[in-house]
Amino acid sequence: MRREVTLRDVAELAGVSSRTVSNVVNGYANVTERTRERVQRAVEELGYRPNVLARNLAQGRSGQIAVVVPYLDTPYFSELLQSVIRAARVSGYNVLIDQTDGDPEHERAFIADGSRRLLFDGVIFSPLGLDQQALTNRDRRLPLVILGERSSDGSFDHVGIDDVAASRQATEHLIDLGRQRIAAIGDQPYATGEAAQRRTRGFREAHAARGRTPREDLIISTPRFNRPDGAQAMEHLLDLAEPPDAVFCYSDLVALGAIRTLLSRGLRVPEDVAVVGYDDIEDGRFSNPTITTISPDKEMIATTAVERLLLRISSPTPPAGLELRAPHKLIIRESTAGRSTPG
Amino acid sequence: MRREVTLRDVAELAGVSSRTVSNVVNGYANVTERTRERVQRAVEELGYRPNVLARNLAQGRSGQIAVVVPYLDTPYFSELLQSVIRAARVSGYNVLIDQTDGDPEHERAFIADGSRRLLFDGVIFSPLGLDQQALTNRDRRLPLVILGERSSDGSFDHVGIDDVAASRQATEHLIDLGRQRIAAIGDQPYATGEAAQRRTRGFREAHAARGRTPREDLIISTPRFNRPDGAQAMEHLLDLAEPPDAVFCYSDLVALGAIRTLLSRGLRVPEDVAVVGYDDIEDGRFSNPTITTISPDKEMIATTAVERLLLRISSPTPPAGLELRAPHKLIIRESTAGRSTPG
DNA sequence: CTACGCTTTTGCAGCGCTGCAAAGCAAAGC
DNA sequence: GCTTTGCTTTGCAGCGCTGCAAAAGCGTAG
Repeated sequence: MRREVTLRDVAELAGVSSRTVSNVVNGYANVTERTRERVQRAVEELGYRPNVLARNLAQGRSGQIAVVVPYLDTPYFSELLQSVIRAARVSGYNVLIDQTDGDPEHERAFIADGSRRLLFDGVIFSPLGLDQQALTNRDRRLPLVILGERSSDGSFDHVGIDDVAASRQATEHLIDLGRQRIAAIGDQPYATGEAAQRRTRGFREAHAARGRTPREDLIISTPRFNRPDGAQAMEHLLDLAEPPDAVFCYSDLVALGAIRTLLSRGLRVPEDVAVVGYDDIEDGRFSNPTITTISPDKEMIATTAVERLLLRISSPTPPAGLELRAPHKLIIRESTAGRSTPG
Repeated sequence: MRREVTLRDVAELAGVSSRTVSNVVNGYANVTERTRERVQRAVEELGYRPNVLARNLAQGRSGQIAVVVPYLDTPYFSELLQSVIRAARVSGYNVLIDQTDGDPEHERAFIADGSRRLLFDGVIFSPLGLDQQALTNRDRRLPLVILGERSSDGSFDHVGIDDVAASRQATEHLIDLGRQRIAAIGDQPYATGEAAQRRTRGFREAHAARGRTPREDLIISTPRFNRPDGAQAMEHLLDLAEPPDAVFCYSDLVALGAIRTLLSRGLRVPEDVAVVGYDDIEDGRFSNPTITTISPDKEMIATTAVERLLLRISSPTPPAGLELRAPHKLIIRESTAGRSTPG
């Protein structure tokens, strides 16, 4: 395998200094048209390609940002990621993706271990079970933007929707439909379940706002927010003496799992049990029935996150950590409203 | 911001040469226990972290591999990616993900533009609309493994399932169910639609094998393999004078879209129309009805691809390009078999 | 006591690029 | 004609690490 073509090779052929070649290649100003052309020709003749590694080292930056998510195959994250990649690309950044499998240890390692720090100029992090302390003790030199449920300690930005309000809205929708026994699937009453707990809080607030008391036995915990979790939780609920007539699910996947159980038990959605989901993933727009859901503005979350991160990267003094709220809305579909055009 | 701690700083504090520190940090053999300890202490005291960029440059490798897929939010790809990331991580590789949006131009650029070459040691590429020529003209120095439908020209490996056989199997299943008018959704009768065309070939072969002739007007082309494509194609099929009583969909997403249309038109699946999908994504296991599908062994595809890529990376002389077939199977679910436990 | 062989440590060069500051040069001003 | 000004180009050092080969240390054999 022949040696790589370097700047110096090009410089020699073009009869200029290697620094000038660098200037041309990087499109710096103040290069004569004549010189530029000559260099260009040499570049093409030799098939020169800049060595990104060397450039990174010399510049002390990598032109990459990392996005860390728990699971890639969770539609919410993959949809979000897609938007992040697009937004980053516009600014000339590559995106390195890391999947933590929701393992708090892995998450902590990623934040704490600065050795990979130089591989990317900043990180967009969507933690699942990360404790606040790990965030606070991290290497502050790495620009960070957090997605999801977490409040900023001032050293990073946080982008998310108002989960409590959104959950309250979803629950109120069920109450206003006249449902009497409303269940919630997805609580996680332990340290790393902050996200879930906010949704439970909204669920409770909705009941309080309508002068109701939630039935505690209808609040079901699940280890994750996946289809099987929803399916299993629903099984449990249907086995109760007084099963629910409505369910607020903490993700659309949970809702899809729950609906699957309901239908296979011969129940009708929404006639027998109304279902609300969360995330507005594409599945929910094509499922049978389609799913009423909380729709966070993913596009805005992604672009805001990238924008703030790039600001942090380019800023010599770290900007104050901001709490950024993206908008959300309740989208009503068949799983609560029924089929509009009855087949 | 203070200067980074370097190997030399550690060396000075520990009273050894920087090369020795490097040896310790990298766990090289032949370091006295005494020396190792002294260095370790200095490392900890200064909070030294190796500079990955510098290491990469010195070693001429990056320890990263890239995976290029058309869409991240397509479950098939995100499920596959997840397996690839896991497999790569086991071997100490990071995964850089790039999304082409299925844009042939973007795909070509990725392959042709060697400038990013050094950012990663190899590429696993799942092309959509890439012509064979771009593959052949590429920079051969970059180790490459292709996923999906493509045949190797000997300069890279190709991992995929036997699409023709799988499609034939899916279609034969529908024929054997006694269906008379079997449609196919997802053909792409143009240069970049190789993948789709193999499925169409299998579809035809199945008919031939059973002494049937496929109805040409029931073979529907779609621009992509998404839910909306399936929904729309199904609309079209149902508007025909003689609509189909079975559909072979070229992806599970297409199947989900098609089923959505069927149900909202008041038709029953599978009683009125049986549906087979392709990919075995999780959605299809929880949808209503669940989807009969071709299940490629994604885990094996991922681990094989990573394994072959790492072999290419570490091999001084490029190994011959292999055609690697992963197994697949037909999984029969409700969309053709009906509900086993009628609700 | 010297020689030898083995393990451990070192010094140096250099990966390929860019930052910096100085040098070169042409046009403009006195 | 000589200096000033402003644009181009250059040379050099160095980013922080590792490969290489030589040097040093050390125990054992002759």
